[in-house]
Amino acid sequence: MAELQPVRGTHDLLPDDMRAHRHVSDRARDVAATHGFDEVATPIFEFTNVFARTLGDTSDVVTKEMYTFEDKGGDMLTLRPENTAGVCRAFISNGLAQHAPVKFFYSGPMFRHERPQKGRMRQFHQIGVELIGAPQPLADVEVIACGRAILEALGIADNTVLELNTLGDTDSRQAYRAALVEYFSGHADKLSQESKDRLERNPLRILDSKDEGDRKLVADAPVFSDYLNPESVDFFGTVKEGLDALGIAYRLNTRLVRGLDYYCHTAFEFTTEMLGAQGTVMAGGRYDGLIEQLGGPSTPGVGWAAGIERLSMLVGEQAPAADRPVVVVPMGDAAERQALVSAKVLRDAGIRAEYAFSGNMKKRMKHANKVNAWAALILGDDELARGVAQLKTLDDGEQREVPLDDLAAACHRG
RNA sequence: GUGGCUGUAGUUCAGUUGGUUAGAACGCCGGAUUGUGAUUCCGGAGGUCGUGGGUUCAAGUCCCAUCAGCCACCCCA
Repeated sequence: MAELQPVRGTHDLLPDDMRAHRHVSDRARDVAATHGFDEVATPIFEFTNVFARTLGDTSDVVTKEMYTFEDKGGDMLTLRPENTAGVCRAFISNGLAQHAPVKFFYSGPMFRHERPQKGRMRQFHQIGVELIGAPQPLADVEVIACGRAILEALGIADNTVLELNTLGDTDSRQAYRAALVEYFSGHADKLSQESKDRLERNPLRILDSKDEGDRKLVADAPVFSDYLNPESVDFFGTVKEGLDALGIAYRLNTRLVRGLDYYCHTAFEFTTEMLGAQGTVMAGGRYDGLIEQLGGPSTPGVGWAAGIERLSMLVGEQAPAADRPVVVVPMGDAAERQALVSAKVLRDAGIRAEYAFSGNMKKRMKHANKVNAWAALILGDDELARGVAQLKTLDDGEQREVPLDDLAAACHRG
């Protein structure tokens, strides 16, 4: 294991990356707030059971992707692979049922032991929202609308498509699942090896297989809509009407399935063609059974999560650049002392200010240029004696005298 | 977990059929006389060629292993 190398699938966020991340999470937080979602933070690790009991023991996440370890007290802990389970655990732990419905926004790191590739890391970052305690289909609409508004605020909504499906309620899903298993079992010899495994673990997944032989079988497979009971059909209908009312376009995709067991009714994904194989940018759905499975009171929920790295890639160059500073350039001992004070005055006024304290004048100006300053504030003995400084704007090279006792006003850009 | 491609200065890359002191660009550092940057000119530093083995008189160039990156499958954000 090479030292001085980041752990596989992790990466450092240097200032440019960090700024892009902050841009995404800050905009998302603001937009979520306008939709009534308040930010929460839950621990990045939980007892392993929190995930094992909610994600389903056949899911890939639980069977092979969790970072699980035993702590010194002998407890089995897991670095969170996603945050819905953690937020629901917090909902139960804090007795929030009495405040339901609650609306939460979160942002933070997640961990999955997967093979890294484009848009997929072992430590990655997600933002997400959860609306817990609202059984109404309009809650689904609100959650989707919030997600869509965030994509719009980031300027990337046009690069994505909302795919929508319903998994029905428990009865519908189980009936359909049984029908699927019966159908595919009859053709098991023609299924790909992967789909044979899926037949055991998650038969709905076969519908989305990329294998050509599978696809032929899928073409004649039972259709979900035939198994949806009236309640489920009504629920989905209301969701679609809500989206229509908001002018949110969507594409129905009956093959859109969820790998995690707790989903029911609405399932949706905002996808893009611009990120290679990892096209899902924001994904979510309804999870009415989850909180009960965790041992809490039967409580419905709906939410989504989105990968900050993937969103950042879509945002690309549109992310804002760093603030350009004013660089204070003193020449002489007395000026250096004055420079400390002048920089503080600027900083107190909310202006980004730096010093150039080393080398001759030329070096200092060079430094100002290197840190992308928009102006240099030059302070020499002359100026000091007269209570002024030279403010040189670096883009046009123009220089003018400004009074030291009114620096902040003189150094505002514009 | 499976498969394909890749790994040479801080960065992006070049390195001919294996053959002497491994190159470029950009970046970095220094200089072109006095208190003015980014443009120009001159100079300099910086690489045990991912790592470990092997073949050979000789390996950055060939072979094996290992680590890492990229891409795809699986799955997902």
